[in-house]
Amino acid sequence: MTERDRTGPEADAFDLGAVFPALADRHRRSVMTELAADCGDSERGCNSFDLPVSKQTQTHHFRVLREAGLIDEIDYGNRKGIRLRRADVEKRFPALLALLKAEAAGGTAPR
Amino acid sequence: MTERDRTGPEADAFDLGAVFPALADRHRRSVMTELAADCGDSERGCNSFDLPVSKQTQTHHFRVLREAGLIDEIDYGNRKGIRLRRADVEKRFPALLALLKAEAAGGTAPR
DNA sequence: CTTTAGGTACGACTTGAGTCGTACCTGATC
DNA sequence: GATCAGGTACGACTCAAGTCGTACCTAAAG
Repeated sequence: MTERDRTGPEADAFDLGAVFPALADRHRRSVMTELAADCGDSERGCNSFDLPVSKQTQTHHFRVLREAGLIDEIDYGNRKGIRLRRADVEKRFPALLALLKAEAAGGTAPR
Repeated sequence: MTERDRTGPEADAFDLGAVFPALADRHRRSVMTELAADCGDSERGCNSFDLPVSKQTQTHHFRVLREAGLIDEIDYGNRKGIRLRRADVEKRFPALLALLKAEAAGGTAPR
């Protein structure tokens, strides 16, 4: 169960009860917006998102995103990689990523 | 501004920063799921949703949905009608309603 | 006019989520 | 081995959000 926890739930186990709360937070949504905009599923470092919170809080946010099934966290021990689960997300919620990209483009003033 | 407040924001003023938190709540999402499933934009009564909360709380939830631009509240004085803003929502978030319908169909166990 | 049902306004309570401080772990570098 | 940077675990704090109690408003029915 340890390895599976690191990679999040299966694609068919996605639950809107987890996805919507995950995307309700401003910081997590900004992470997903960035990931959605990067068309290559390139792996990114945790601190490449420039979140204005402490690293403990970042750990918390990335965990929420992982448990919602939106990202994978690749553990290198003293380093961590973040990768969008684009295929799974697109399969389950076809327009979700487009939605997030629209936010970045539309520029609706962030509260 | 009074009448506009009753009918929610314009379609182009939709903000994901309001939509996602609105749908993060279990009760509000169940309301939206029911509305999405009803293909005719029929007006529904407030208590036709059978929410397990007091009427004060229902007032609160419907307000949040209205302020997010997802529904209209028609005020009859001592009675109130709820109507999904299907056209506006579809225009801005094409697959959002399909997403909610999927939750009802997929039957992902509600927490 | 009185009563009644549905809805709202305001305020208070309570739970949950976001946040950080401290301590500890891991792997790389010296 | 010692040091250091990145990440995690645990706990505590704080604030927002969901909830309800009381009081008041509105329109319809008697």
